[in-house]
Amino acid sequence: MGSLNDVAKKAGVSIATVSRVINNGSNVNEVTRARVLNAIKELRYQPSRVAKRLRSKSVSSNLIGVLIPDIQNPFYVDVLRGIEDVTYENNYALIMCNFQQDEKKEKLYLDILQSESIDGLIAAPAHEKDAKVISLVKEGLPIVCFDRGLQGVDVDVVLVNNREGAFKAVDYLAKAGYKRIAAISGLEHLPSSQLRDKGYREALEENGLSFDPKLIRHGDSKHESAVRLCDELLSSENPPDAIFTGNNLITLGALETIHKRKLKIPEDIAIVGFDDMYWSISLNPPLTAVYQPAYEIGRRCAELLIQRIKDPQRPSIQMILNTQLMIRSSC
Amino acid sequence: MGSLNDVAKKAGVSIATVSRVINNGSNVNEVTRARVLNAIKELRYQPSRVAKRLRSKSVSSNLIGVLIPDIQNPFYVDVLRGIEDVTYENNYALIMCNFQQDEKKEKLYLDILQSESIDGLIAAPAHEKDAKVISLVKEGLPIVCFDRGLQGVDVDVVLVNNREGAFKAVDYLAKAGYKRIAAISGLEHLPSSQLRDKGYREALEENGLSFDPKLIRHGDSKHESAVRLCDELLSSENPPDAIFTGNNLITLGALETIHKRKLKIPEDIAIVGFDDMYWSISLNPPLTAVYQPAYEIGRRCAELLIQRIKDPQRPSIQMILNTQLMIRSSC
DNA sequence: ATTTATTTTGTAAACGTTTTCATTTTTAAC
DNA sequence: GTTAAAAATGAAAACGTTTACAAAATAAAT
Repeated sequence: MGSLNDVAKKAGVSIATVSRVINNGSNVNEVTRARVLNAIKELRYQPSRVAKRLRSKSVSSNLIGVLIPDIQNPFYVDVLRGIEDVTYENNYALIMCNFQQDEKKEKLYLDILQSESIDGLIAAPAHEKDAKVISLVKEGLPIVCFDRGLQGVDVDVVLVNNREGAFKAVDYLAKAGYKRIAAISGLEHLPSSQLRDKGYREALEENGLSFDPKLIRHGDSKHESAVRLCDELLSSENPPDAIFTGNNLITLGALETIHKRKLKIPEDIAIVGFDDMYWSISLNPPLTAVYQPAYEIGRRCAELLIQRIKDPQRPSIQMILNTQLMIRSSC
Repeated sequence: MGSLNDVAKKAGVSIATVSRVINNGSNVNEVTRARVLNAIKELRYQPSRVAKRLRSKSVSSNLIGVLIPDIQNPFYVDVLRGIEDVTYENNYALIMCNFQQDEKKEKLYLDILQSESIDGLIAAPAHEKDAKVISLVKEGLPIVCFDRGLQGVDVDVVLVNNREGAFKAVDYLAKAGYKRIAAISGLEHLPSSQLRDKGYREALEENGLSFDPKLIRHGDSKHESAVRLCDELLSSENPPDAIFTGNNLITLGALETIHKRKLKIPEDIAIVGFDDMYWSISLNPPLTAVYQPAYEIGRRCAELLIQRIKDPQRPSIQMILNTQLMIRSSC
């Protein structure tokens, strides 16, 4: 890989001139510019982003980090797609870290990101008191959080109306006549889980159904635990007639259990899930689900972050997007 | 962020000594080491990976790139997970680029990766003659390809037995008595598509079924085109009684069309897909599919790459993993 | 107590940029 | 043909590391 120096030699000018040609282009003679441009082309020169970033932080080094809890969850993938489209348009490179809901891994990745001198970070932190992310905010790194906020610090956040989304789902179940509505929820410490739980309880109340603590179970937000929890629910002495599942992986886990038991949906057991997928229609049966505008969330995050990188002082924003209940035939 | 210099000052030693403490640790007095370690802790010092990488390429800078054609395809996500687990174990950071089957985007990302001085690259190139990837190989960047090879260069490749996988699927359909077996295939120029097509044709032949060019359609390997192509197939004057779909997104697209038309699977139309998903059992009906060991592919790629980074001279390897037909009830 | 070997430490260059400042060249003004 | 102003260029420092080499301090050997 050639360097500025090589180009400079080839063009018979100093590296400063080459740098000027590449960057602003101000104050450089047309004929030398042509010579330099030519040398660049001949050597197929590409500036080193590493050197650039070392020399002057956040001046066109254009690197932003993304921290994601679970890359196998299509929701986060869609968010990522949204982020990516915006960063691509704006000429940022992306370094993506997936911590698999593992806090140790998260810490490591954050250290790496910091050490890579990223210009900014889009993150769904492990939880609201995530010390490392909070300290990064305090150190002045531009950050946008999504899916989960951060306690006690001033930071941009993009969220979905979790409570309302869950409410709509469970309310729909209740109005459809289901009496014993269970919930398989995600990691209990996550704000999103808590809010979805809240929506669940409010919908029960609203419809005059009593809350039975035995009917709500908390797992790790992933497929396997949902398989097990659904099994427990269905095995209990007084099983539910409907289940509200806290995210898409949980939904798939619950479906797996239901199908293994050869139960009919919705006759034997109804189900509504948080998180819609474009192939929900191809599930057995077509799934009724709460749609979160994941791609949109990603776009918004990226936009907010780029704004903040450009203007670190601008007041922080909390953005709440709405969900939508996609009614199909699983209840 | 503190630098070596800050630590050195605080500990009252030179930066060289600090560097020694951090890295090899050889030849440094116990008491100074303690002093330095202390200063590091107090200042919460973190070495800059950027500076490190600039100074000495591929010496513990530990950054590898991953180039993926479609992050929304669960297959690639699973591969990514495999890669990630190995790189995490080996202390590499990952920079992931998703080019969405867009060659322009791919080129840009490859330039960025090169410019970020990555130590190595794991890629599923846009096609076999991918000029940019080939030139990177020639420049000596350690590379491992998966899903698709590279024409005319010596490079490590991890593949799946595509021909055989497709053969097994279509053979199963034929043996089950289906006579007009269609195929919805992916991008025609991709080696994986070509090999799957080949398996499809061989299985027809093997079972004495004639090949009808009208029954094989090529799309862009994604969901939307499959919706359309499946529709075309089903609308044709002499429609198929079974469909073999070339990857998981195509399968989901085809299922969408079939369900929209309220056709019964497998009575009205049977279907077997390439790519299994853990929730295939929850589809309507439970899907018969060709399983590719995606996670394993990822792990292998990462292992091969790390080996190559350590030993650039070692002869290149082509690794072919086997597929497995998961029989459920869609045919 | 001197010499020699060994361990420990420091100095300075290098990686590839950007950018300030000084210098040279060109242009304009008289 | 001077001089002043403007434009173009270059030299060098800086970013934060690693590392070759030199130097100093310590230990060992005589």
